[in-house]
Amino acid sequence: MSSRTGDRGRGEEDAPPRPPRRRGGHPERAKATISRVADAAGVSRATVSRVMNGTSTVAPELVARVRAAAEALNYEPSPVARSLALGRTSTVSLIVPDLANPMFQDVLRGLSNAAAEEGHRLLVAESNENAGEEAILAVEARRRSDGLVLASPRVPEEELRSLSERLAPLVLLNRELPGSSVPSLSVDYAAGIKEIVAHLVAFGHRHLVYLSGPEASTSNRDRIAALHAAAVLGPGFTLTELACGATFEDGHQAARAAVATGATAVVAYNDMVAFGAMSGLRELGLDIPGDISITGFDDIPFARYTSPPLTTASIPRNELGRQAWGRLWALMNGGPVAHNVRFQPRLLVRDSTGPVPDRPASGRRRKGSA
Amino acid sequence: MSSRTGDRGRGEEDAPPRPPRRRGGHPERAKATISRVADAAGVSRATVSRVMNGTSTVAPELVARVRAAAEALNYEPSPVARSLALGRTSTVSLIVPDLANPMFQDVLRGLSNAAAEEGHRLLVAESNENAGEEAILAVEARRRSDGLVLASPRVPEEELRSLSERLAPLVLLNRELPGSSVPSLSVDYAAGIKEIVAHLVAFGHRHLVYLSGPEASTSNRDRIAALHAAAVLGPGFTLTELACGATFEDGHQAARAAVATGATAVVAYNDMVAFGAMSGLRELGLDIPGDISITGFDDIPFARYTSPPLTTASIPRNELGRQAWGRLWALMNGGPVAHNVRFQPRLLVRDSTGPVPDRPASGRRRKGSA
DNA sequence: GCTCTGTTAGAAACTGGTTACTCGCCAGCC
DNA sequence: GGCTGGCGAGTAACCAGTTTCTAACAGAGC
Repeated sequence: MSSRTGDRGRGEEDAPPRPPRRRGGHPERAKATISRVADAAGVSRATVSRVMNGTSTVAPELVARVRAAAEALNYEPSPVARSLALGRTSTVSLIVPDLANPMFQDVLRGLSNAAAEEGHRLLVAESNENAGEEAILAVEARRRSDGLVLASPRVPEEELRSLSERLAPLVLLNRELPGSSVPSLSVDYAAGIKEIVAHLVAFGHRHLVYLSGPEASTSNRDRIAALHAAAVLGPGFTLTELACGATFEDGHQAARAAVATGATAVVAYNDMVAFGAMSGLRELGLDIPGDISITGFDDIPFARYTSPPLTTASIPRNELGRQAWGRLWALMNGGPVAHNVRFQPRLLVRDSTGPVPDRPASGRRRKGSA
Repeated sequence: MSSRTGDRGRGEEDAPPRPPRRRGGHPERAKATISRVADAAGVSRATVSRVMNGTSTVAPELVARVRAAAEALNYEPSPVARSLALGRTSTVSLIVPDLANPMFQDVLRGLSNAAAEEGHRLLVAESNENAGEEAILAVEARRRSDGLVLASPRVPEEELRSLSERLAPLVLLNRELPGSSVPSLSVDYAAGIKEIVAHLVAFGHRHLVYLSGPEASTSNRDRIAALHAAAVLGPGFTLTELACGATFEDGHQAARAAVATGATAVVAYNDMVAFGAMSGLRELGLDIPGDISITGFDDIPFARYTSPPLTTASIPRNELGRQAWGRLWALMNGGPVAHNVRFQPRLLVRDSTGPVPDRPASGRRRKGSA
């Protein structure tokens, strides 16, 4: 009485009954498939599918039989097969340059949470600040999912532009692609830097040193441009730029060189660099902000808990992730996509900045050999 | 001259030539499929597949034709279709209770990096410390991938045990499943706590307050057990347990209550709680470690950069992720799986702990109204 | 009672790949 | 010269679902 659908046995008597090859490996549990359930319930695969998806109307009795069979076999539809048939994976991808950076960790979290609310999963990949790898990863990750978020991509503009079509639906974070229709969420780093500089200038600082971020970071270029713009404004204003990086260690190593510039205030690429520099400055016997002021960027959670708490510009990291999801979701549904947004950083004045010291902070003062 | 394989057109003249329905939505780019490439190169799909995978030998001339066609069409095999056909996704999943916790962020990073080295991607999900959600997520995530890592799962033992078969290949972090064959990597929290207590006792502390972690955390239970074991050893030794949590805020809020216990040292569930508590204690006018000592657990990157730097127990977070991959990889390949490991935390004595103060640290001292 | 219509569920095509079989062809050997 | 062996490539089954098309059947209307 089996209503076995004919797709499988290619003639049950004339063909050699080649033993069913098992795929999985592992124990002998025959994995429940839709065919097995259909057989058990005495219906066709189509009907099982309809019951599982609640689409179309199926006679109550059949529904019951199918549900019972599914239950008994512990059946759960294969997401992979559904993905193929439906042409969507219910997954989106995120690519970040550096998973160790709290900024990206929070973006990840925001995106993951927002996507989860809509029943989507998140695939994560790290490009290790490597533009070449990033491009490859992006294409691959995109094909495994329904959409892609590129956070602070390091890919050159030209390449990004030519890639953008293959990557759609695509959302960019901290990177704009002028003239394209790719939605972009970014932080107005220039505005943040301007506020930071104004704050330092108000404290009397005239010589700033900037601990620069990764070469390929466009947001680093934004910061530098804003600093230079500020530099030409004031009379007797000096700006020194120091190649640094994006990590604790980078900041820590740059401390000595920063002091050597004679600057009275350090503007760090981000909070992590600022922490590293702060630690290095203290090891050199300097008091913060007594001898030298320092600012960060991002307002990562730890910024308010260090001592002194760090003066920094706050950006809505989590919100960047959430809104990235919003844009992606809109794109995926062909709906209207909200226009680009530039989040305005909020200056948080804490205790790592203060008035310029009376005498230049070039030597060690407090600790160490007096 | 097309060697069109017959699987598609069900008779090219007798059937109504139903227009090919387009799926994707988006622009008019006909997505390159293996069939299209096969047609363009004038070979069968099988041959294209063989060329793409480099398996079996194909005549050089055909290889060239196929490569050229693939190039021209910008063809890239569909990972989803390959996953279905091959029965593997080249993806593994990680489920963590809380993405905001640096501990899990580092595990994520270690796992992601290690998996990437073997060409695998990572699917991430967060259970929000919710055991029910965790179980559902685990099953779903597992089905989308080839293996699963459960970090500090909050699922009750009974349920985890019954689920473990469906989740295999499965690796547990910070959770053991006695009697099962599920590999487990954990941290010997008890040993770490023992070291911390010994360190504090050596400084003369006799009254400790423990800021307790999440209810469902088994590693929290391990810590508590170790504390109690230590408590019965010493004479005149007092241990107070305070329900707290796992976050900054939890620690911050617990500061006042911690001081009220009259303890001379605070043992925090983890570094984040310790930071929160430190911040709160300072707001109460207390000097650390002058008035009160405090310890953390995990040695997250910031621990050495706060001031005072935090005395804590270091655990190899990244390594947990990497080794989890190692176990998973072994399981997936049916190879022998290395035995379970309990990482021994390393006590890092920094400046947040010191000798017990002469008089009890119950009031404000340094700052505030003198 | 017969036709028309609407509902239900099965058959089969389809998603885009991989791979076990098989067949044709050419070289080597007896 | 015929048989065999090996190699290369096409055929078709298969992965596990979804969905269009269609056949069967029941009820309504004439």
